[in-house]
Formats: sequence, structure tokens, C-alpha cells
Amino acid sequence: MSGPSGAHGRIQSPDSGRPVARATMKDVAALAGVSLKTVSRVVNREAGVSPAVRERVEHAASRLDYSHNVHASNLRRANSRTGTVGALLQDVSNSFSASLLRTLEDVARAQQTAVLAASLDEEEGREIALVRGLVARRVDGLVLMPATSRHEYLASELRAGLPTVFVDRLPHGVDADSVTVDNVLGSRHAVEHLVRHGHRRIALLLDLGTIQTAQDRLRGCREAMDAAGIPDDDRVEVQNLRTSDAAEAAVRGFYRGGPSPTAIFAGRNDLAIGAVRALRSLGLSHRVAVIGFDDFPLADLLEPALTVVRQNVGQIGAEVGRLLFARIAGDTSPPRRVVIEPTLVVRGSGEIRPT
Amino acid sequence: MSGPSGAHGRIQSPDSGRPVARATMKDVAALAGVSLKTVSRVVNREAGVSPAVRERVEHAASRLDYSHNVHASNLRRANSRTGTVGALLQDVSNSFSASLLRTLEDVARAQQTAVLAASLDEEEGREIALVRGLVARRVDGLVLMPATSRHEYLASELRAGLPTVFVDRLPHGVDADSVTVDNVLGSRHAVEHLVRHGHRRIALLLDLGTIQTAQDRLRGCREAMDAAGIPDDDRVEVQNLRTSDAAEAAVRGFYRGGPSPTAIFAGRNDLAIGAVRALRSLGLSHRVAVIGFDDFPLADLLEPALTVVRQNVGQIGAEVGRLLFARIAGDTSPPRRVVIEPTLVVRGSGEIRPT
DNA sequence: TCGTCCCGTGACAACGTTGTCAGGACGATT
DNA sequence: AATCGTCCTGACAACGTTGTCACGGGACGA
Repeated sequence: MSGPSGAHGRIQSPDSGRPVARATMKDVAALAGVSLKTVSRVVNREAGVSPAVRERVEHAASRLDYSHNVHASNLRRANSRTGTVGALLQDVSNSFSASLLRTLEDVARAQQTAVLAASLDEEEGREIALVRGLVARRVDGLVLMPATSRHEYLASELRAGLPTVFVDRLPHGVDADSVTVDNVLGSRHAVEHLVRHGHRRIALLLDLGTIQTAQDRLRGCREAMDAAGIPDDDRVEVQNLRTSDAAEAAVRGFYRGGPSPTAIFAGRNDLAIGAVRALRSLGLSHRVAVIGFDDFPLADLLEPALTVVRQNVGQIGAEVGRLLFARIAGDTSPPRRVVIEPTLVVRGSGEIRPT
Repeated sequence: MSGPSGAHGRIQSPDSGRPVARATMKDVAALAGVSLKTVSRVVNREAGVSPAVRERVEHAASRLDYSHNVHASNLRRANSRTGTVGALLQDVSNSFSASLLRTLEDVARAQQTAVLAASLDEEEGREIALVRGLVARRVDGLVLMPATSRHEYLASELRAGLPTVFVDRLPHGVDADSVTVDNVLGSRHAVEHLVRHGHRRIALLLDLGTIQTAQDRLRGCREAMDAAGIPDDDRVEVQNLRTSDAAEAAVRGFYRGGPSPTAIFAGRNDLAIGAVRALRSLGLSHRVAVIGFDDFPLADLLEPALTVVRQNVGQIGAEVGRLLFARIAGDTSPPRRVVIEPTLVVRGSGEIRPT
């Protein structure tokens, strides 16, 4: 088949196995004995090519392992799409971002579109640099779970018509589509749930105070506590927890003496995991109530199973995909703000009563 | 700032807020009163532009929200890189693929490279189509956790010099770099561990028989059983389990009568989870031993904590990244096969003795 | 004063593709 | 037989960028 006798110099280098430039339409045209334009017609399945010529061109193309260059094609075409969208998420390896990416990918694939994925790790500079990179690659759309708190830097892109959907966090300083969860509501419900089960001394574990969702969750908790008339003395708020380990350490600290919380609300899933670890090692898993924000795999298999506020990732992702591709398809209606209501998933850990 | 008086017709459409074509170097050149080439020089930070001109060009560029078009640039450049690699994984939302993606992303970012990620879900057609798409996008490299069992279809790309690294599964029919785990060894160790704890009647839960890793894991188990002289009657092999639910159902089946296994080896992490669910609901969690292949978050928090064969994802990802970018940088040494030894992580569930 | 060199700048072609248009062959129509 | 229309094909320019080369002018040495 691909014997060493191949003589179409461009692809198979005669002796060395070194890579050689890819065949272009010109090469195919030469081999098939037709013009460039005819090859283009065949490749794009345009009408008006005789079967015989089409056959000859296809044969030549496959003989040369011709692969269409979409970048050159897009450059020339009028209303070109690159068939690529960007997704800048918090961290593609955490289960929330990963599930979101997956749902988005499924929507994108249905539109013949590939997804460039990257993690921001709450680093503002990274976000700016990555957006620049995506724009330079002329992505058709952008999904952004921002690390920044102000988004004016996106104004020119939005003006230029870059379809952009914010997810999990709202845009500030620019107007764009967004799909977020009602964090205030979700955490208020969680704390109300704890209060209803008799808790007064409730500890809150929260992420960086600069992150909008963390702020909202804190606000929801405070609203519920205010409504329940819980005095400041009974409130424990630990902010700026970035990792599971940090949460674990914080929770250990609670039980080293003094009046200790009978319930814990963890404002992010890995903080809940840290809390569970701490309680487990202190032998308190069945004595201190825990509710986490954001469900995760296996939360139901813990002992006790973890009660959580669940954000429906599938719904979020689908909503993001719908919005994004509607914009890409030309929808120019005013930006939409989709807010999804989280639900409390009762599993056991949140229903433990204070001792 | 961006008042409606803006008069540089190309970007800001006068009345409608409709998106308008992006500014090109030509526009910048016109506004700055210089030639195209000079703009190119400034944009690419080439030497030999007087500070005054440079300043003028930069000002014009920012006024027009100019964004460099890397596709046009790459088209023209000699040894162009697109600064994009593709990662075709089993499912970006499962923790193994997601972690791998993340590690790869980190390596890629260090090389100014973006990652196109997609999930194959064991669908062969999808793999072929996605590879074609990535090649058409002229990715600089490809990471592949293949769904197919034969890879001849990649031969022409490899010949054309597309850097490709197989991960988790070996290439068949072509020669390429790979990073895999010694599945035979890992599962043999797991079963040996169970045998050492007194088990004879051991059930195996396995993925599709067409998947290489599943085959290898089965082989490892059988080797250990053969060595231990376990009779066929004591062996229970359930193959073609695709989901956690399927595994759960299978395990439930074991305990509906007849001689039931005293230990379970689950050949994939979600199969282990299914097994744990089943045992939990049957009240057997502390009576039947379980070992899973592939670690996952929270395995240590289960009750009992899950003993697993761990594949070091960080190491795998780093290895993949190293190989890939070495190839991209021009390394043409013969393909390498990196095999990583998995380790048994003892946590409790695998040390339960038969009753 | 002249020639040389260097520096900053621009004209032009080219990357791989597609849109536009024109032309040739051929059968059908008058 | 001349005319027309249809069908197939190709020449050429253009997309946005960069590599090559050439040009004009000022500094410098002879």
C-alpha cells in the first residue's frame, strides 16, 4: 500500500523518516490534474463537479493524506466560525467545573464545535491572559467562571460581538448573559434547616471574601441567623478558606475548648469534606451537624450521609450551552440573567440535633 | 470614555449596536499612518522601530481594540505552531480524566499552549471524528485515551509528524508514545492481598471486555487466582459493566442465595462505588472485603475506608505532558512506552476477613 | 566632498483557502 | 447553421498576516 516507492515527494520524504510539510490543495490539484478550485469544490462537497473528476480528486486527496486546513478556510470565508469555544472554569479537575465542562462539551459537539478548556484557580491575571489568548484564537464564544471581580476589560470584546456567558458568578461592569445559582437563598435554607433542628451555635466555613459566591453564601447565612435571632456570640465565621485542609484545621480549632459549635455550614464542597474529616477524627461525626454547599459524588455514601445544598450542574450547563449557542447563532436580544434555585438534599448529617 | 462619538467606522457601528468586523492590522496602519509591516513589527515586538512610531502604533491599536489574529499569523509563518493541543479522554467529568486533563493543562500553559478537551465515552466513531477535527485545526499535539482498539487510522498523521501520546491504553497497529499503568500487576496485587487475608471466593467486576485495560485487569486477577489455586467454582467474573448502577445490581445478585463471594475486586472506580452501595444497603459493608482499581476523592472517608489500587494521576499527567512537549519541541527519538506501577493503598475495606 | 554603512520604514509576495467571474464544450432550439 | 443555455472547469483576487528585499536619509570616515 504505502510502499517506499511513493513518489509524490511532498509527504513521504525519500529516506529520513522526518516529518514533512502537509499536502495542500495545490498538491492534490496537481496530482489529480485539475485546478485548485475544483479540489476546493470537491472538499466542500459543492455541486457542479462531474463524478469522474470528483473521484479522481478524492483519490488524489486520500493518496496524499490531505487534511483540510480550517484556519486557512476560515480566513478566506465570509462569515467564518472557528468552530471553537472557550471555557474558563475555576478548576477543571473539581467535580463542579468538570461536570459543567462535560455538559457544555455535549452541547458544543452537537454544533460541531470543540471546547478549549482552562482553569483559573481564582487568579485574575490568568483570566485576563487566557481571555486574550482565546480572542486571538478567534473563538466563537466564551464561557467564563470569572476569577476577577470587575469585568470592564471584556467590554471591547463584547462590543465586537463575542458571545459570552458568565457562569456561577455575575458580570460586573459589563452587561452579559449569566447563569448563576441563588446562593443567598441556598445558604439561607441551609441555616434555617439547622436552626429548625435546634441549633443556635453554628459555624460557617467560607471561601475567599473576594469571591462573589462566597459573599452571597455568607449573606444568606446571616439573614437566616438574624431571622432566628441568634446572638453574635453564637456565630462563628471563618473566611478565606481555600482548601480542604484549611477547613479541617479550622474545624479542629473549634473543639479545642470553649463553647463549640453544634453545627457547621460549609460554603464549598471541599470545605465540607475537610469538616467531615475533622469531625471524623475527633469522633464527632454523629454529634455535630454538617451541611455543605454543592453536592459531590459519594456525599450520600459518607457516614452519616452528607446533607447538602445542591446546584443542579446538568441544568446549569445546559442553560449555559443554550444561551451561548443562541448568541453564536445570532441572537441579539438583551442579555439574560438565568438564576437557578438550589435545593436542599436531606441525607442525615444536617439533621443531627445538638447535644 | 467610549462615547457614541467614536468615529473610526470599522469597530463601532454608528447607530445599531450590532457587532462589526474586527479591526485588522491594515486599520491600525491607516490610523497610525504607517505601513502594514510596521504594525506587524510593533505587534511582534520586533526590533528596529523608532519609539515614536511604536508609540503611535500602540495607541492606534488600543484605540481600535485590535486583537492579533493568530490563525492568519500561523498561516504565514514558517514553522508555525497553533499553540493548541488536543486531549481526547474517556470522560472529562470522571475524576481520573479530569485530573489528567488538569495536569496536562498545567504543563501546556507553561508552554503557552491551550488544550482542546473532549470525551469519547468509549465510542469509536467519536474518536475518529474528533481526531479528524483536531487535525483540521492543526493542533500541535494529541493526547489520546483511545476508545478504539486498532489505531491504523492514525498512521498518516503520525507519519506527517503529529506528536501523539497514548495514555492509559497502548497503541495498536501504530507506533507511538504511551503512558500506561501496569494493570496486570495492580490487579494481581489486589487479588493477592485478598487471598492473603483468607479469601477464596472472590468476585470480579469488570468493564467492557473490549477495553484493553479491563482485559489486563482481568488477566492480573486470574494470574493471582491461578497462583493461589482457587478453583473455578469459587470464581465469579462479571464483565461488561458500564455504570455504577450496573455494578450495584450485579453485587446485589451475589447475595440472593447460593454461595456468595466474601470479597469483591472492582476493576474501575465507579464499579467499586456501586459495590459499596450494594453492600451498604445489604448491611454487608463490614463483612465483605472490597478493593477498587483507581483511587478517587473521598475513598478514605467511606466506612470502612476503601482499599484501592492507585494510579498516580499526577505522575501520569506529568509524564504525558513531558513526552508530548518534547515531541513538539522536535524530539524524534523512537517512541517510548512509559509504564507506571500502581500501588495498593490499604485503608480497611480490603482487609476484612471472610466470615 | 564623496562613498559607505546603518537604521527605520515600506512594497510586495506568499501562506492555504474560497468567492467571483469568465470561458469552453455540448446538446437543444430556432 | 446559427444561437442559446447549461454544465463543468479554471484564472484570479482576496482573507490577515509575515519574510524578503529595497529604498531614503543621516552619521561617519577618508
